[in-house]
Amino acid sequence: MNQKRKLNKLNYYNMPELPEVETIKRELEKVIIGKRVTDVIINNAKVIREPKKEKFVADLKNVVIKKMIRRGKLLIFELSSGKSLTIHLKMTGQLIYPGDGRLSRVSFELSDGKLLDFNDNRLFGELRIVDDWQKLKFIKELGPEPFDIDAEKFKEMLANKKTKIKVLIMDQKIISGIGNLYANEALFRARIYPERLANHLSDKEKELLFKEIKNTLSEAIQYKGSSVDQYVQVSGKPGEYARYHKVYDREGESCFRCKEKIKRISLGGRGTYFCPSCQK
DNA sequence: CGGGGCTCCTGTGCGC
DNA sequence: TGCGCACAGGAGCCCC
Repeated sequence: MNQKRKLNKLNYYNMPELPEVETIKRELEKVIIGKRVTDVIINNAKVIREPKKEKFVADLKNVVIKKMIRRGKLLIFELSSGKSLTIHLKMTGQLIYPGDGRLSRVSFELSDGKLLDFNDNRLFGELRIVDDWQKLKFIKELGPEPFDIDAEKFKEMLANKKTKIKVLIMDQKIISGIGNLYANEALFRARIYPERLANHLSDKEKELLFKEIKNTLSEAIQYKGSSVDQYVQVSGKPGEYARYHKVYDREGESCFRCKEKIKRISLGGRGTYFCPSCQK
């Protein structure tokens, strides 16, 4: 059943997490920094969270994109006006350059005459223009990036948490950038069962998990992300990392380590994949 | 503090 | 063949 579903899939599925957003940032900054926004075409204003669409357009017209920054899964475009455009891709957001505007919710026309398309078929994405992105609630509450802390700090963060470990590492307020896919993969690699309570992990397990989170994320960045759902690179090409997934979306298939069948449970409403034999 | 459930939304894959 | 419906899921929010 799962096999069949995969075979029938014609498009690429999955939500952008840290590696996907980082890939988009690296590619996009090579081609849009220093360019001016000449026009903004809004095909669906739902994705514009602030300010109102007329002001959104006015705030962007004729400003230059100075710098791109990523914080967790959030992309930030610093503008010559001093304001910033922030984009959260959520589930199905895509940034395509050069775009053709056909599927876009919002297209930005740049001074080179080309379009930067924001596509998002589920309309969960969020575009904002803010005076100071550092004052955004999402940013202020965001936990540190896995690459910005050491194992000691990670252990400390888990110490008093009675939350299930998978739910905890997906909590952006605790640690930023990890979503469902990489949480599943990192736990498999660390051989930790996703429902274990964070404060019950041994120091060794915490250290291993921290290491595997960073390994998984950096490998995924190397391969330009995972295209299981709608994530694609800026060029429209899928990322290459999905072929290295060990558990995600592999329910009923054999574990690469022990041949046991991969199981799927639901944790916090999210599909959770693990090997019942290797993950304790 | 922790957990569960709902909301936003639409393509999809299923059952009938 | 086609209709209708459940499902997926990041993050915010509400309630127990």
